Amino acid sequence: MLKLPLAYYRQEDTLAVARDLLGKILVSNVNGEGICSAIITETEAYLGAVDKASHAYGNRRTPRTNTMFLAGGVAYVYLCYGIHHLFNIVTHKEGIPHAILVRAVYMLSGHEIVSQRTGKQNTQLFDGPGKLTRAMGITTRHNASPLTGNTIWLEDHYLQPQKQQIIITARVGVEYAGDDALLPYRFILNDPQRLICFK
DNA sequence: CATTTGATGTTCT
DNA sequence: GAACATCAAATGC
Repeated sequence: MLKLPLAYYRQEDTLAVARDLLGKILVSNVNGEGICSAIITETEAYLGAVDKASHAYGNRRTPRTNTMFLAGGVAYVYLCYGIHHLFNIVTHKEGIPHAILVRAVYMLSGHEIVSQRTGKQNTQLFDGPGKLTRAMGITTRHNASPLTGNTIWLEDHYLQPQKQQIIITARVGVEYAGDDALLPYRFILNDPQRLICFK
């Protein structure tokens, strides 16, 4: 039940962090609506300046991408297709615009409030980056907010994925990125309910 | 089933 | 004015 410390997010191997995030716990308590928590089951790494799929490709600085240049440990939330709030975790040190998109979660607690937010009865799996933000109450209001506070944060419950539970593929929806669209930067965790707890 | 389409708003050219 | 790290509902087999 350890809240991930700032040092975790400031690691410089963003691909390794994206893989390591599988099995970590995403927790939110927004607007005092109550706590909900979920296992992270899918991530995508975006490697900033050298990654054509990244908003910050070529170190592009705009009002939006500024968040990615902050030091690791903050949220990068932006609106996609006018409807969906997408939640990213900023990594690496200040000035290096790396980020990790969270694409799917497996809900552990807070089913009641999640059911209210989404209008669904089945609140176990949220596969899709726009779905999980809706379930957890994350919006662009949380852009640039720290992941070490008491609104949105991550915890380590010592759930260790087996190697065969992890699938690595190309990223989704980034065809515009040319050859970089083929890079194996997407990490998927199978059978999250079968994770074994070390410790 | 698979495929298409409509919703929707912010950013950047 | 086009593009966009998407989703759910509608349409076409």
